[in-house]
Amino acid sequence: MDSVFEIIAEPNRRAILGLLASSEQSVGEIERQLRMPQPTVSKHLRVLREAGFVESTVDAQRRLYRLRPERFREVDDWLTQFRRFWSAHVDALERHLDRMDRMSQPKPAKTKAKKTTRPQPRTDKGEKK
Amino acid sequence: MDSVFEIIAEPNRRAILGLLASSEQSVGEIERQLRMPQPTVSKHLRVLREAGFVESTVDAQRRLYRLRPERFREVDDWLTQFRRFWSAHVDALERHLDRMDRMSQPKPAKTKAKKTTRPQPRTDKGEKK
DNA sequence: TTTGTATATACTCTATTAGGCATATACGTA
DNA sequence: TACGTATATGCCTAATAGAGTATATACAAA
Repeated sequence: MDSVFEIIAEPNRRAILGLLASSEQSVGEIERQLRMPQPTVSKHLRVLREAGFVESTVDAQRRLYRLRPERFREVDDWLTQFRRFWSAHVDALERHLDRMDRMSQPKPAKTKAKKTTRPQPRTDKGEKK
Repeated sequence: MDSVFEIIAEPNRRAILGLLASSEQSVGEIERQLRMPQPTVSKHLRVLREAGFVESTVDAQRRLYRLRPERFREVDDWLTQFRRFWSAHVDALERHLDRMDRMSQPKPAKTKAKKTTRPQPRTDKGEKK
């Protein structure tokens, strides 16, 4: 179980990540909020930690877990090749944009994209349902 | 195996989706390009089809498969809650933007985002590594 | 030191899944 | 009709992951 995708395929792990998205949490806090047996939480946290999704620091007997951003990017990068298919590109873009804007520093000049070879639009040659 | 994430967790399925991202393909074409036994391809296509990632139309004995965008969005939507953690927001945004721009119709006026309640930044209270 | 709390880990069991192979089905063509 | 091609499906097996339970470890407080 190594790929980013396998890691986030597990629902409990996504739940944990979701929790950590709001703020860092100890194992016990996760355990209680998600009503999950402690060993289950610890095991999933181990997977997440080894996969680079979270990191932990020690606080007495407790371990405080928080998110690390990098791996999420990989998912986003993978999605990139499919964004062209979303019907309401612009809407999606705007949502994305606005969301980011909430935290943006004054934006540097917009670097214009180097035109990528565009895969030809489907020919639909044989289409006869 | 129902969730979007479980579907894309399988490497061969991601490979198939990747292929279809460039253009629609028949089962045989996928089989050859990915050097994958035909039953394997068909089975994965079935999973992808039933999950709504692809759709097919009949062309004589062949089946032509192509992407459907909707499910990919779900992944993107899930990612949303984590975007705030990406360090170089703006860069990511710009890349996203430029990529989309390649196909955008003249853009409608930018709708400004309704400010969402922002989860308080991590307090780092117990931090003592 | 003993006890309690917080977390990690080892072990076992079970369910799920992907692959391989054989075969069925559908369509076209001779 | 018989045959070839394209695709789907059924059956079996092996591998793996997650849950449950028990236990180990680390720290703190009495």
